[in-house]
Amino acid sequence: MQVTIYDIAKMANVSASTVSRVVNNKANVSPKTRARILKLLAEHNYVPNEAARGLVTQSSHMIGVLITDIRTTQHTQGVYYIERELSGHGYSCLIHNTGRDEENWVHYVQELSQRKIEALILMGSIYQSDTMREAIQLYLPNIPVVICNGYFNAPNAYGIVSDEQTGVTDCVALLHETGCRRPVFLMNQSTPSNEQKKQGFLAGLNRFYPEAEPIALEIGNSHEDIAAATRELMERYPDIDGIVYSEDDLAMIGLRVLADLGRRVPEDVQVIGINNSQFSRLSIPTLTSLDNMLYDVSMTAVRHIMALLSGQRVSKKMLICTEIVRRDSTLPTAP
Amino acid sequence: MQVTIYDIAKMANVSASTVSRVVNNKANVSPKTRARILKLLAEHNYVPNEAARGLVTQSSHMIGVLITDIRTTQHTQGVYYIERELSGHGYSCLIHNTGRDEENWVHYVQELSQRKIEALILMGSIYQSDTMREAIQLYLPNIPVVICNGYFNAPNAYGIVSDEQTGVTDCVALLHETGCRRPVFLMNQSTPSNEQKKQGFLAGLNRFYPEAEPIALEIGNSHEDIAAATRELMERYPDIDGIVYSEDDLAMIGLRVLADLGRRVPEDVQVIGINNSQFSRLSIPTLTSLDNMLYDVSMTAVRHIMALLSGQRVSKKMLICTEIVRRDSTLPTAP
DNA sequence: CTGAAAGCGCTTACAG
DNA sequence: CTGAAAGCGCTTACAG
Repeated sequence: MQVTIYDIAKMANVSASTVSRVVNNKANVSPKTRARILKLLAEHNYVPNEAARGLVTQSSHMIGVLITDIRTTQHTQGVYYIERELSGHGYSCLIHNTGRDEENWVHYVQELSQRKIEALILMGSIYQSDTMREAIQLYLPNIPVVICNGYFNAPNAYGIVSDEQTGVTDCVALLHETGCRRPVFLMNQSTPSNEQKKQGFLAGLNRFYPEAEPIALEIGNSHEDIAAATRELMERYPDIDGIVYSEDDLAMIGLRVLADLGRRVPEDVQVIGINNSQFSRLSIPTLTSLDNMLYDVSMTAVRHIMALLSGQRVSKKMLICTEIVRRDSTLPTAP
Repeated sequence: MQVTIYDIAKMANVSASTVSRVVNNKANVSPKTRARILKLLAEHNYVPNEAARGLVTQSSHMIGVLITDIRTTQHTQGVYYIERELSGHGYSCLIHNTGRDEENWVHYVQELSQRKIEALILMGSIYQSDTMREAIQLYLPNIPVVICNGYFNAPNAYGIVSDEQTGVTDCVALLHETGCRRPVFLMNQSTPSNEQKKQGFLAGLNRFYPEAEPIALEIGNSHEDIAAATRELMERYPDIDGIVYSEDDLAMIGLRVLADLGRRVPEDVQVIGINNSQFSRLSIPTLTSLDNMLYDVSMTAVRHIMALLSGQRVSKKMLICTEIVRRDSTLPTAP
């Protein structure tokens, strides 16, 4: 069906070895035969079979990417940059949405192992789990595994982590500076990343609001859950005047609810999100957000992989600093 | 390095053929030897090499997905559903962000051809182009190619198209019903899909506003371009009281600009977006949007592929009806 | 029920 | 500069 190296060899009256040499642009082929073969190759639209090639060279030029849900705003971007970058280096990405259910993860790791991927990228702190670590040790013990925003201890694992904990403490400091009396923290699901943010919030409270009753809640993932939780919270504690949400997406929903409740942002309630997503510029009012540098995390992941694949060493764990981007959902600092 | 079928065969004192039979769960193996081999397989964490397997079975179980930019809100979702569904059927996705520049597309098609993908999904009307059609005919003439929201005529090409043209005409009808005097249409880039929307808008104008000066503009892709275009338009034609944006994302920016200009939505200006994205529920006010059924388009694409791969026939081109979801950015219909 | 053999499409020493 | 041969890890008739 497909034209092979042997077909071309026959037409050119040479051996397959010679054709292989010109396909791979190697030396030791006379200019005339090279030209003749090149012409044939082009005429017949020859395309080498990567599977066959990989079988002998023991390389697939494929890299696995695991993500719970590519629709998650902060991860879509990461996947985009990773794919573009890797593609530029001649690699293809095998991307799987694994869901949050750990049971299913092993299946995907095994599947990627069958395909002989050369490296694995895990997108999200959620993969910082024993299930995943064990699956890796079982099925992919010999290739580099890079975790974006997470880390676990395995000989072939590397972590690049955004320092969200310190970042959220900084958010509390900002609220304090701008006159907020009673800040709270609302997060969707419990992931290692969200727990870090929560710790950062509690540390901030401890430092700037030593006598405050700490309120840090897990409020679910659906639009309805988040809206309801915000509404109930504001009704129960009407004096709340600062909310840090674990993600911009939640904060967007929060802004809507506050508008519906007639609470002005930032005059009555200040709001801070996390991710510095594109939507933080679009909300009304625009959203102050903690930039957790996910772009840098992704890019570093790619750089690590390229380095490891070429035999270099890279640090096992790396921490990237965050930065608050101030917009209209928080008050200016008192002079 | 990796344990092969031959290693297992040696340990079990059988031939590779027999091991292959139990790996593939085929008949003609005595229960005792099967059990013995199964045990060995498990103990050694045997994982078959898909490349080797594919080489002989002439199948890769991989499907290519081409998209200009996975971050585009309406496409992220499509990719998500496609990957999940295909994965459930035992296929892996090779996803590439090709960018909008046609020159680079051929490269990706060739790359996918090397990997011997069994089908190709093109996400977005932009691929409805001669460049792509020719690349397909050259490098992938024998596998099913399904275009989401586009179509071109090739023996192996199938299109699933959202009837956005009629949908936008319906949007104009809605504006007419709700008392809008002067509607305009703003789109970002010129893609076949956007041109269809524009045609739908012009048809609507022609029908409901026969004497209106038709204003349908291409206003660029960046946040700044879109904001500036909306601002200038409102200053130049202050009597505009209805805007249809080619995507919800643009409409979100539009809402911000209108708020900044002190124009009330929907009282002063009605706004309609397209895609019915998650953000249409989050904006202030919530956004009336044309649901172009991209979920159905994606799902149909997968179903088509599965059908074609199992030898069934499917229609070459399919049209899916759209639906307006009314929210707070348009006025209620006068009784 | 089992194994020897050929072959999928390629690359890579090795010999000439 | 060129080709014959072996081998990558698997499956699949075929013979027994």
